[in-house]
Amino acid sequence: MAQIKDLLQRCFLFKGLPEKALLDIASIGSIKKFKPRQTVFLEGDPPSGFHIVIDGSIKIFKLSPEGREQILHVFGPGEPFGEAAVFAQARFPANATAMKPSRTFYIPRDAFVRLLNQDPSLAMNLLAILSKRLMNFARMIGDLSLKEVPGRLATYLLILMNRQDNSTSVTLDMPKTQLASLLGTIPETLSRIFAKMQAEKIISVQGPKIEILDQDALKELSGNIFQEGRLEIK
Amino acid sequence: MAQIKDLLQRCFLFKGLPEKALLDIASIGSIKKFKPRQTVFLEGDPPSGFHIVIDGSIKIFKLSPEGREQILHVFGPGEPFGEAAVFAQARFPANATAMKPSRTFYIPRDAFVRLLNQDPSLAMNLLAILSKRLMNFARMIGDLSLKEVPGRLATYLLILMNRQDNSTSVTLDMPKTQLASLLGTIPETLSRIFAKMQAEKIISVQGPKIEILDQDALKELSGNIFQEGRLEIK
DNA sequence: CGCTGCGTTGAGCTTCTTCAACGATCGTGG
DNA sequence: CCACGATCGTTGAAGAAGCTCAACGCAGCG
Repeated sequence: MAQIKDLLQRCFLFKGLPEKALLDIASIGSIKKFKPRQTVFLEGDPPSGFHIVIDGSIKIFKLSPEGREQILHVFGPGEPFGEAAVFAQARFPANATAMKPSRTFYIPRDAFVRLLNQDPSLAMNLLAILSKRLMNFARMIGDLSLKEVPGRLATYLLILMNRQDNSTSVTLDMPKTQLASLLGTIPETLSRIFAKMQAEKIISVQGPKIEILDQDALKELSGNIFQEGRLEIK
Repeated sequence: MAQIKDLLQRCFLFKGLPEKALLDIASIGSIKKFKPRQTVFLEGDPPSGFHIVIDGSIKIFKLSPEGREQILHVFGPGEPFGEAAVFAQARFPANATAMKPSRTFYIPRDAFVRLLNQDPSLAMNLLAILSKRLMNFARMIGDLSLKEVPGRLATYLLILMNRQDNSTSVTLDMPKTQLASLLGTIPETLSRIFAKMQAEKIISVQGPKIEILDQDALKELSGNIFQEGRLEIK
């Protein structure tokens, strides 16, 4: 119980909450375990609560009737998911499955709503989280519609670089097949583009390790969003 | 001032707020007028506040370096926009311009945050709004990535039909050029698809008026999301 | 009247997907 | 321990979807 409290304490969602509230939450929720590829919920399911990732990673994705997959988001430790459906009082708009062995902390709907009314800072944290997510989706829609795959990959690599300490050597945080799905394309296309970028000496690929050789070329492809110091993704 | 209060009262955002709070807000904000095509804010601008549409309509959109446009959202009377950037403490992720002669009620950032802390129901309303918007974006990402243009158009027509009293005769709420931009394509392509659907006797087009002749065909194209039971995937 | 924005159509081309095949890796059950 | 299946990644060839470019009709409006 105390461990759970510590866990919750490290989540942005609960920042600024009093000890008592955290213990409350810890006692209300429960831990769930998922094997890789195990589904957490399906599109259309009615949400009875939401999850916070403890460890592992959970992908949120849509499927086309033909079975193609578009990843909307990949959540890691400390991040909540499924909350939006709770507040919108709607069904889950997408599927969620574990990408690795994962554990989540599950919080039932009603209990959480009760807490929300008691603790204003919880609502404020939630507003910030949803807003950031909304802005991330806005970027994604723009990318999907306005950029070609090389541009989306370039953007992704730059974001990754940013997350990984700005090193010119980055490591993909998921299999290339999944990355394809996140970028709105298929593994074959992604593979060809990796090959092309390598041929053009923009990057160098060794398995999941990517050396960034020509950062400017990436920025160019990505549409200069990193050019003017208005980087603020995630 | 009293008129403004009445206006605010009709917004979902302020549902459940006491009179006093509404008058407060009314006194804090100001009315802004926009001519068609006039810009409200640009991508990258720092948000000093947000707007609520009084009348007219405002489109939120992204531009590619080559100048192609992707509409993210069109907001009508009573709807707030630009709030997400306020809470995410980030710059506007997209542009906003008026599509018709429009007026908005502008609320400065700080004043609103103050109100937010006072009135819990305001935060809850906001959570509901952001959540719905998030789910809408999720749908949009899926559509853009997983459906071809005819499928997206079909989905749009079904949504429109739903909004317009389920009549089989619907009226487009924006020029076809703008619709193309909302559906993630260009006017030429949209025009061809309208023509094709008409040839196939699925719809009949007279200017902005669309007769829906074969609803089932639309549902089929749209991926069955409107079919009673929900989509089944294995 | 001429301008401007909207809508449509045609021709050619680019990008991406589909389909197929194949090599590599890895975990597991026989 | 090895063989097998599953997943992952790559490559080639062909085809489809949609974009670009260009031209033109049409309506509204100063």
